[in-house]
Amino acid sequence: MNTIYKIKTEIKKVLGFEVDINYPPSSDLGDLSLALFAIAKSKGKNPIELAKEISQKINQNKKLRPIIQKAEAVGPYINIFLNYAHLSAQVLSDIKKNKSKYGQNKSGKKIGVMIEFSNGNTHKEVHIGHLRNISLGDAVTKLLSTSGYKAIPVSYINDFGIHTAKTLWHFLKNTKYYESLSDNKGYLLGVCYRDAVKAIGEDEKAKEEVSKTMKAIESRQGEIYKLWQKTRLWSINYLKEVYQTLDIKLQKTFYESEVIADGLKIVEQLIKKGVLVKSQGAIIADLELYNLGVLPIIRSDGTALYPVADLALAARKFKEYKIAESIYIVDVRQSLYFKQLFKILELMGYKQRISHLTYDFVTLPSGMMSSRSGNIVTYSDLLIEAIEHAATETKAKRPEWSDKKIKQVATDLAISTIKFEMLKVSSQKTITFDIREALRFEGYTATYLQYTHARIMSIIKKAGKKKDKIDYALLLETTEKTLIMKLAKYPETIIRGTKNYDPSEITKYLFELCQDFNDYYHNIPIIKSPDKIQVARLELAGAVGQTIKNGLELLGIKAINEI
RNA sequence: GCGCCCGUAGUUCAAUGGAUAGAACACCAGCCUUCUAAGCUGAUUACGUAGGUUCGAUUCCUACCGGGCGUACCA
Repeated sequence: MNTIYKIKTEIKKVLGFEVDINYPPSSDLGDLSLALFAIAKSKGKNPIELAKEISQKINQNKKLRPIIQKAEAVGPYINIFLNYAHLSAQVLSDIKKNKSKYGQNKSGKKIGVMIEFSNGNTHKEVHIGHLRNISLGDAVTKLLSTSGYKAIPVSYINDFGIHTAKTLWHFLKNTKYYESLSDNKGYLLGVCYRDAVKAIGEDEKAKEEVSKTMKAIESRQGEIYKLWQKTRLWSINYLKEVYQTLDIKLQKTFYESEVIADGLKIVEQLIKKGVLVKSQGAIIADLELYNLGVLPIIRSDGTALYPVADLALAARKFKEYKIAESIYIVDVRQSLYFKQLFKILELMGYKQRISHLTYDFVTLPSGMMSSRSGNIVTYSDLLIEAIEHAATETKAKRPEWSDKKIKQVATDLAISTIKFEMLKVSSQKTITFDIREALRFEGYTATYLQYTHARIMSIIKKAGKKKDKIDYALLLETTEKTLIMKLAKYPETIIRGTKNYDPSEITKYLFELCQDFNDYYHNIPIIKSPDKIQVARLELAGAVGQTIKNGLELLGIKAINEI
């Protein structure tokens, strides 16, 4: 149930015309507002006169009386004050009844949507750029699910590209060194890849050797292929570890090595159909006609390029899953590539909705990340630093806690922080990742939300169970009304976030909700208030706690009960 | 050259075409014998430039300036 939506619908029914009902810039002005410029124009009336007329109509309507206190004409605007006894009862009982389901809606009608994200590589490092992708993909999946879509999260791992040959070429030369580096074999392959890129540089002989290594892998037999198989599993297990730590669930992982053969068959068919052509020794898609330039598919030496696998992958998705929509979450630098790929899929006859959800990349204060220059912050390094930092802070604040408890809370805080930092910025913006800035624990951070949640849990625990009947009409303080209105807006925040595939709507909402609660907390006593009021206030606090928890869940963050 | 994205406070970011452009950080000054001070309260400072559309533009359009990215054998 969406209380605000219901109220807006009731008002519109009385008005008899369609109009956007918004919120006034300040709550002193009212709870809802209508701007009448457009309506007045279409009716040939003065908006100020019309505002007076309509506000009277609202005030005199008997049906609206239980939900609306009054409507006020202010210039060309109408400001509506809601009846809080009604609003509080509706919203708070809704939360109490639905708990973790509060805020959900069914607008998705169980439509199947596949979301591809976390397109990592084997034989390579996992860095903070991947973390933005993974956090975004997971949150978008959860947003779609909560809005009633059948969201299918999948990932596509490139285990068969030239990078695998680079890593293996270097690994073969320094096997003992790399095996001694760390117990984590997936991690050490990442280090090895970076070293390999540096070692190869512009060295022609090295490039030739890498090329030979690649051919050996592609032959799918012999010692190098066996090593590829073995090391591939190291990376895959490492990725599984990452997903487990970050609590990311994927329904399916596709691998390039498993689709490439099908891709080559598709390419052959497309050449026959004339969709792909030979040019300068290579096979290309000439998309100049659509203003999309040229996309190379097969190199002039006959080896496959990335689109070959992507074509086969798309075909498999549509064949094996019942989906109406397929979303690729890949950074903005590949926009043109995806436009080209989607055009080819369209020419192949696919009618499903296919879209590329872009986000800007993550850079460092020292500049763009690159394996070549070694300017890179890896997942493992960041996580270790984040946990250490969180543990130090927690230990300072809670000296009486056991090491085990500190470790647990620090890990949860570290992961919350990393995800939240990646999600709170609009996806169109580059994130300049400053590790000290990101690991901050004050202000607009995950820790602020977690702290507020833990504070609420602590109050509820301390208060104990109450038997009195709840009277929502006792919540009369201004700060209480602000909180109730905020809670009421949660369902439409989800709808907006889903529509725009934008988790930052949720981060922003949760931060504001917590600010409102902390303001309340500092001004109004909960446990020390008279019995009947205390019951209502505890109910309100509980509802805020539940909503924070639900919102964090959408962001892929586990709410912490005690920090 | 062409295409896409971004230019808002010292910094990092907000603002479905609507009322007084909001936060956070940093800085300074306060608030714990009282529900978790990882919190709260208070003060300073901003829409890149020039036009256009509109009753109304930070938001839409055009040009320019500044930054980033992409643009046939990387992914």
